[in-house]
Amino acid sequence: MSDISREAVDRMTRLIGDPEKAECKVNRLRSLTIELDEAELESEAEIFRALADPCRLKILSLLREGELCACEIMVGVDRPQSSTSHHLSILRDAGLIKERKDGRWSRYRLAEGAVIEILNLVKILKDASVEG
Amino acid sequence: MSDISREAVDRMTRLIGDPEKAECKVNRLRSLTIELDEAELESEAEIFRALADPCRLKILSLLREGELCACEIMVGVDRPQSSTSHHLSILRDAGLIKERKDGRWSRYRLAEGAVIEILNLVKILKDASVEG
DNA sequence: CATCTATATCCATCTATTTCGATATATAAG
DNA sequence: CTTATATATCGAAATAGATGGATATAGATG
Repeated sequence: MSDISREAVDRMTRLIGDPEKAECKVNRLRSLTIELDEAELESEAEIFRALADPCRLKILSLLREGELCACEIMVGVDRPQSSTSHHLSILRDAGLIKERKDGRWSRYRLAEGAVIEILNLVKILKDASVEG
Repeated sequence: MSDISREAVDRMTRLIGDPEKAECKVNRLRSLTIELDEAELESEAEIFRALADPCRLKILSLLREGELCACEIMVGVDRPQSSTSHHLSILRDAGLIKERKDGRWSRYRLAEGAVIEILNLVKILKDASVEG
């Protein structure tokens, strides 16, 4: 049992009163997160990390137009070539965009699936939290 | 006109041939991102940054149970108090959770709206990209 | 007012990420 | 084989983020 766990039971006992119920509550709270797969959480976090950059959001927005090559994207986002390439690799590794090699060009497009829906939902969430 | 812009027109000219059409294409690509509001992109990125951490994803998962105080959340995620508090403030500032002061307790709950839907969509996206 | 306790903030350290020039790789073409 | 060009990768500096112990704040209670 970790130090935090020991402290946890103390805290819960103070909060609830009955030490037995307290330990029960600690166990219930713990079980909620212990069920979660760490690797799965990490790969979900990776997707959000990929989305957590204004330049990469710009790239995704550009790709709503359809497939573009790296060089066109570089123009669209107005960044140096190496930066653009780096951002593209992060989006690709996270599974948000797909790459297709075509001669000396790398052509990128949005991954099938939920990418656009996520972007739309975040817009909704943001607007709601600005109002509230 | 920035260095990148100048280089951009050169690149597009090589890509397309006709310099006039090239400049036109550069302008069209640029217009797609210039329309985007930098501040808006930044606040969307902030939401994604807040989601981009396994511990914070755990917290959101815990809060699907309903309102919890900081001390219960600390137990659930098994982290020191200062870390937990820090993560909570990031989620709060991003508008993903709401805080309610109740005596010496701070009680947190999921913000109304799209939080859960976003988490669900990311799960779908992740599963799709694992298959593909 | 003194004490207890839940939470927030401070601070220093560590680690991860961004940035972009320079360089490498790879494809096309002469 | 040489040159040109699209893209990726490297490397080093700058910035941002996480972590957790120590301390401050603030409400509750005696």
